[in-house]
Amino acid sequence: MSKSRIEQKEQTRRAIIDAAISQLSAEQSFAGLSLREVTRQAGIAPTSFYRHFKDMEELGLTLVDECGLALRQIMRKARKQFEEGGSVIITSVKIFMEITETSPNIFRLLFHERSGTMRALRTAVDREIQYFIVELTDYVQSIGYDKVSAYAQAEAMVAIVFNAGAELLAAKASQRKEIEKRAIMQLRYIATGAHTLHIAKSKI
Amino acid sequence: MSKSRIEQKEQTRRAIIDAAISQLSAEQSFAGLSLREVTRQAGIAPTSFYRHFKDMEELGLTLVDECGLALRQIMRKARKQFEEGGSVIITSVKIFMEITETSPNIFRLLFHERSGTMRALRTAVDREIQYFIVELTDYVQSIGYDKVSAYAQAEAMVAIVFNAGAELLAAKASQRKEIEKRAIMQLRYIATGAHTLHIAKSKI
DNA sequence: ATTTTCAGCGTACACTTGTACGCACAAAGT
DNA sequence: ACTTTGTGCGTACAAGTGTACGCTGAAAAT
Repeated sequence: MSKSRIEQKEQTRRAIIDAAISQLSAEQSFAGLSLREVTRQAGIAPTSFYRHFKDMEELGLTLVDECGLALRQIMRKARKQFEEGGSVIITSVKIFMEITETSPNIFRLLFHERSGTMRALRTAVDREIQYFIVELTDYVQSIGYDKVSAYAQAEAMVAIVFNAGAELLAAKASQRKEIEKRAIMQLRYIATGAHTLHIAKSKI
Repeated sequence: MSKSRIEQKEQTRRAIIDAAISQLSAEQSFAGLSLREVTRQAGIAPTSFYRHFKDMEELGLTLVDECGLALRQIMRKARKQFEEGGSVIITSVKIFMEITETSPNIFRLLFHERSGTMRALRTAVDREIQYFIVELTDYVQSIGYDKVSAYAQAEAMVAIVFNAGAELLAAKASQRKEIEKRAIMQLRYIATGAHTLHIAKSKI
């Protein structure tokens, strides 16, 4: 019944992480968390925090990693669904919407810290988003676009999707469908716009 | 030589506002400001703060208003330049770039607080952005698009421009031109995409 | 069986924070 | 000339912060 030491340690480590995530909200960004409050909710003494993390920043980086993991799982899911013959645009958006419902706090972290105050977190978030963009760029390039155009498209699309995601976090359930529709429409604009300009260019 | 009372009051009020703005940076969002530090820099006693603002939130709203003013001046400038025969896309982007260089801190406020922790600030920022979107929607609608499509285009464009703006804040001078070019390209995608789809739709 | 390791605790300290209260003193109002 | 008004100041306090230090007790290593 008793746990081994490493099991025990991992358990309270998770308790800290979970406490931190649960305290994130629209009203509290990571920078607003306090070590004491996190440890209080995790059920340990404030000073015990240091047995697991050097400081709050290190915890923050761990959280961002966690988000990155979630994001990459989404991406894999999207790619799978796409290879089975779905539209890239629609599946991507739908899956993105899904997570904002499922675990809004993890998602919020990404939003807050992208323009947040801690440099390490900002760059970490940027890296995750960049991962997204690069992945999409590769795909677009494989369809026949040049690198520059592909990147522009990918970046624009990610910006649109994230923008929609931010709207979703604040929206009521009744507005959700509408936001989703609009995001899809916007992505279509970009895709067909790039297509049209591509055709026009190759005609010359 | 001595100032009238209202002049004096306005002067220290500005000192507070300026101190607050100057303390905003990539490393410190508004929520991270402390009343004491602001007053310290403004050169007044902490408690004197209350002679001008009910609390920090009220100061925050004042700052957002200040940003809104700046934004609207930009918009007017863009409209003017556009009526003299410039491209909407290019002039808008250029002017937007201009301000991120001129007064990055004011602009940063918009970014941080859009996904910030204080609800009042968030809604205030949203209102300013919405103003932008509506203005653009009207224009797009006047070209012959229906309301829904016009709004989708406008929102997408604003998202792109703001995204570029955020990139600019972190970018070195050497990358600036590239970011600007890309943003313009992305806006073009949206515009021609909407156009192409519009044509296709009306043919049916 | 003995020793080592180390997660977790409690105490303690030095800070910073917001703000309540009352006084001073110059400008505005009479 | 006298009174009112109100900005600004200094003091004071309670609450919250991060973290240094030394101890405990059980698991792991010997």
